[in-house]
Amino acid sequence: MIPEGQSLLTSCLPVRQLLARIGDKWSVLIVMALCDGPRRFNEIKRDIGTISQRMLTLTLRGMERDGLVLRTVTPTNPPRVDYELTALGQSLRAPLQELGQWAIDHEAAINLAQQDYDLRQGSA
Amino acid sequence: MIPEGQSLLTSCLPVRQLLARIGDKWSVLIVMALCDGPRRFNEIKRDIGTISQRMLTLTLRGMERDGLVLRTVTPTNPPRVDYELTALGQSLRAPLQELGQWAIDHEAAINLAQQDYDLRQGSA
DNA sequence: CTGGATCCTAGGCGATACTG
DNA sequence: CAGTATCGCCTAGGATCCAG
Repeated sequence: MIPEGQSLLTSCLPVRQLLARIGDKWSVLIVMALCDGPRRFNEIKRDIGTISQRMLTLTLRGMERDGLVLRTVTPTNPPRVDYELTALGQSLRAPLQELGQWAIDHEAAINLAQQDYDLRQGSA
Repeated sequence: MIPEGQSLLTSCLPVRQLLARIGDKWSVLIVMALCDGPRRFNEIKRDIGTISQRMLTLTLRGMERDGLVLRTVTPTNPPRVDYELTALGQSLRAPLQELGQWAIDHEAAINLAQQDYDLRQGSA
């Protein structure tokens, strides 16, 4: 399963780095918010609803740095800033969708397992 | 893209819950460590190498509660405890593999984007 | 060998106030 | 409108020691 001469750590490095990026609280929501085209800062904020101004800024910056998001400033007054997914960001949607499908397919099983586990703990 | 009458928050809930589970620092490594069959506590610890005893215990507990991992105790002296992926845990490997492939395929592009971004920051 | 209990620190994140 | 700056909380996670 793991290539010869490779440790678990190095062979999983790409996945782990990716999860370090999009495994946070907001990145996935931003990808989804942008999947229908460019949106302005406050539009995204309203769409997500519970994200703080600070975290929206920080997360967008990070995704811009990773090349997932493109930021376009129109220096009007007041200023207008649009965000959109790059080709790279768009390509993330597929594997993310897979993961989402798995989550939906097995949500019930997971909840059941948790109830089982918690019951056994309570009785122990 | 998003079903009518659904918010971004609710439509992404399954993915976000899943990421809350496996988006942490160690879960993916544990899945990989167990993909060739049952392993003992300290074997996993050695395989991963940099995980603390505490986090291995905690992460395994969490995955056991979620039904991803099965824990089997053999009450010898000293005790022997084996961990293995359940069917549910095995089924996670496919979408995880997809994600890993995406990460590998686009690793270079991401690094390039970061360098670009950092350069533009430095010159600004 | 397996893991619990405790202490400690870095960092994620929210709330709020301020700026161009 | 789109941020930046500052504060403070809370939790993830490491180190260490103890126990069955």
